[in-house]
Amino acid sequence: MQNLLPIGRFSKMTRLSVKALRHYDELGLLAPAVVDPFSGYRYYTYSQANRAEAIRILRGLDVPLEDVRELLASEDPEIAGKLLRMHRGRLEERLERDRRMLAFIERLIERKEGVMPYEVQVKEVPAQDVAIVRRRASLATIGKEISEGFAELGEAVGRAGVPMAGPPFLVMPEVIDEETDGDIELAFPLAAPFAGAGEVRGEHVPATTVAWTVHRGPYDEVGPAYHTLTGWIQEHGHEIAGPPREIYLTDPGETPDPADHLTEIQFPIR
Amino acid sequence: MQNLLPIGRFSKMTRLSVKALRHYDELGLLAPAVVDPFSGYRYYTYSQANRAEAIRILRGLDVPLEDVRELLASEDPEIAGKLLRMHRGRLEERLERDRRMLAFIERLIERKEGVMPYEVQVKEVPAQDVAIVRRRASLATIGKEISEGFAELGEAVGRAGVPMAGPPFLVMPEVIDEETDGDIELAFPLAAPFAGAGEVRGEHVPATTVAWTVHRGPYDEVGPAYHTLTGWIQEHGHEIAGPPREIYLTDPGETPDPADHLTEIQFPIR
DNA sequence: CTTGACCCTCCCCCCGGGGGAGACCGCAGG
DNA sequence: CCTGCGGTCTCCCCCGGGGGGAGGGTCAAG
Repeated sequence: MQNLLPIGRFSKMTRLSVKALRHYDELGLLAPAVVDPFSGYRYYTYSQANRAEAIRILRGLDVPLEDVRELLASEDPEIAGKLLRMHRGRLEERLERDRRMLAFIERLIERKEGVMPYEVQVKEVPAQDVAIVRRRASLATIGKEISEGFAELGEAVGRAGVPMAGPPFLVMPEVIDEETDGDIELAFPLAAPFAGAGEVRGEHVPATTVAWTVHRGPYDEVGPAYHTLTGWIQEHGHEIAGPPREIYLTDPGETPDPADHLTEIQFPIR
Repeated sequence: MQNLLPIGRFSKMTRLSVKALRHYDELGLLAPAVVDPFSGYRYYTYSQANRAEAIRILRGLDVPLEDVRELLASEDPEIAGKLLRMHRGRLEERLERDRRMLAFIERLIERKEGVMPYEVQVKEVPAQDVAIVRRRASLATIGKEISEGFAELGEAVGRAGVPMAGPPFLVMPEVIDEETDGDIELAFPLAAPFAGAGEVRGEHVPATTVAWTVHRGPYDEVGPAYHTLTGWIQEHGHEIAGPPREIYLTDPGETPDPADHLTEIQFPIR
């Protein structure tokens, strides 16, 4: 029974691959007790197997090698605990993310039509009286701005006693993306002209020709509807003649399930 | 409003990074509609944004690019569904694995002593009468072999009416690892000599000097105890003089929690 | 014409090793 | 002493999905 193990035997003992052991040597994470200076052969002692075992267990938990090094170097169980808790945090995040992805993919499988078949049509939107409020929004705050804006509109229009003449809509004159925020306009179609009040102004919107389609489902999956419309417009030789509108056909109060929400998207065209 | 978008604007529209878009082009997954042959500039159409969006969503679900390609290429929703279900399987596996790792790391955090401080001692084990049965086991079957073997021993010894004189133990004369199986010997210490019956033989085991330690916890975490022992023996100038023994100090029937199981490990030394 | 914002290709990098080529090394048997 | 043969060495490329940056061309507006 020799007291030094070549890498192959040590590999079997510790159930770490030879490649992994050489890698750990290179990183200085688990250097062999002896390296023959002539042949370069690595030789390990039995007592190194514990460290190897610890590495194997931690790697089995997906702890990064850098953390493994620190964990094994830290005498203080305080520090080790902190590192482990940090890793627990990482695992929990991944778990949560995987759960969300799983739920999402279930939905994708459920409604098999992976890409929704949007039907694009052209129509005339008649002129109408509207109440409009303008707000500045970023991608992060847009949801809040929309609901606040509609509340403000409802209040102003209600006080003025002007009846509504259709579902509320939104006009997006500027592109809003990750890093640029922009103005949005929220509007209520009205049965009669509205004078305006505070931030809310009344306006008469002229008739326009639009290309439109309807998106059924949660609002944050509305992207493809936009792309389909802009693509359709381009391919059919039209030209975009103004900012797009979103018309919220369903009232979230009446239709609580986001999967049944209907949003009409319109692009004015020439 | 031009009908062709350079890569930067397309990137913002689709929320895919420029690097990613170039990568997808290279893979033929999303080739720009036009590439200027002189400048090499990539230009995309609006209608390509839908495909880009689909890619972004699928990548957000960690679907490999190869699968994304097939998913988008497959006209048949049957095939797409199969691919999605396959990916769901992958996600479920990862979820399960993460759950197990999380549970494990909770245990590691709980008992802070990340590496158990094994105390190694030397003692004389007196000669004793034992009943022994030999079995062949691989790493996969060893658990079953052990419990079956002990049942066989118990039956034989019980029929012979010889009282037991200590906790049962195991002798491991051969190294058993992933790909090699080997023999194990299961033994009951007895208060009197035993004649043997069937596969079970009686034996008188001579006294030996052993280095020993006790492992507290689940049996499959016993590895470090072995490594500590072999390392200790080597470092203290002793030599291993025979196959190691495991003595099962706790009865799993009485102590159901694996965390409280006690296993003594002995190595005969010279 | 200049400037600044875009865009190009090419190369290296991340992580944790796996696979393999081509060349030594060590130990056993004849 | 030679010959195998299996173990081991270094070196290099590979995986996925891009990110970071160098060095240089291009586009559009003032």
